[in-house]
Amino acid sequence: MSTTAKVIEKLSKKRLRLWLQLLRANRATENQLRENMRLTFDCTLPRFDVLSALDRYRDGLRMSDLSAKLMVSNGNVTGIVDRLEAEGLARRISVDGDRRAMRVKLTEAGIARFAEMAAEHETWVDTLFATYSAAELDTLTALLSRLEEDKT
Amino acid sequence: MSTTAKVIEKLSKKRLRLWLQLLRANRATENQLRENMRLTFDCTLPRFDVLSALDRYRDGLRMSDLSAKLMVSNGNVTGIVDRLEAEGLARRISVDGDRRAMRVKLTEAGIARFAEMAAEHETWVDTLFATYSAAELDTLTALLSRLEEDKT
DNA sequence: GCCTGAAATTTTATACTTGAAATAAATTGG
DNA sequence: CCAATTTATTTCAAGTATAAAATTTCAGGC
Repeated sequence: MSTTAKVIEKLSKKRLRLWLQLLRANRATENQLRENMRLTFDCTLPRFDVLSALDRYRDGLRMSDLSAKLMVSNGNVTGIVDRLEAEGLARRISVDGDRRAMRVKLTEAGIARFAEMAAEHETWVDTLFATYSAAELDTLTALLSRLEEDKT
Repeated sequence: MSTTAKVIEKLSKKRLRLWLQLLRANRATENQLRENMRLTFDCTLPRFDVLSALDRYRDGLRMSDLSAKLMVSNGNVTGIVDRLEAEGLARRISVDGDRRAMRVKLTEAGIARFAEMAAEHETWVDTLFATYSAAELDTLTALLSRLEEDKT
């Protein structure tokens, strides 16, 4: 085998190794956060994610904006918002000028509930990511941000 | 606010930012791979993950080893292995000496099928992670591996 | 041998997730 | 204007995921 081929093969292996490591890191973190969220607030991660997005956009978000931001399917968001509405944490408001669309907003209860959860959540993340220095955090964040581009 | 408090606050923000970025990177990658896997092989990611683990351990794996390696629940693996068995790609073999346990192995068809998928999968990963140099791949892998430790 | 507790797996209930189909409303080109 | 297309959302079926309960088996002490 040529030297060039060997280098390409090695790169390929490194890429695969990184992908598996990324998967493991994500799973380990999610598993911890899920358990904390369940035990402390009787809440799931998907619900927390939706609340988090809605908290950031207090004017509300269209269903499709929500699913785009969370990178999940439309049908998925429908179900989660249904449950959040049933819990009184969010509500759908019709958009005037477009009767197809729905704007989802946090209720007052939703805002308050999210505030409690976010505070605790931050301490959990602090613990889970305590291993990294400020410089390492920046490095990782910058490197990972390169993966978001559309490869279609 | 004191200088120390500000630094802590900043670190906390950086950690949160990293976690969100990690989540996005993982989701973007999984979404791409899922679509490729579905269109090319009519296969899901969880099935591919199980096949991958079984291919690595040709002697077979206990159900609980499988769920530990994949970092998912036992019940989850039961369902996926059920479907892989139905497709003729894997089979359960009773472990002699312990009638509670089951060893899951790839069938010949499973080995062959996985080989095809793995080859394509590698090219997809090559594309998705093409943005990184060898050094960056190593850096990222090393940094991410620190997240796996148990924080209980 | 029998009992107690631990271990391996499955089952169950509930929730999440996707892709595709369905619905309904807006937009556009002729 | 109006048929055709596109857009926003929901519905649906199938699959994935968890936590907790249930089964079955094992292992140790008595």
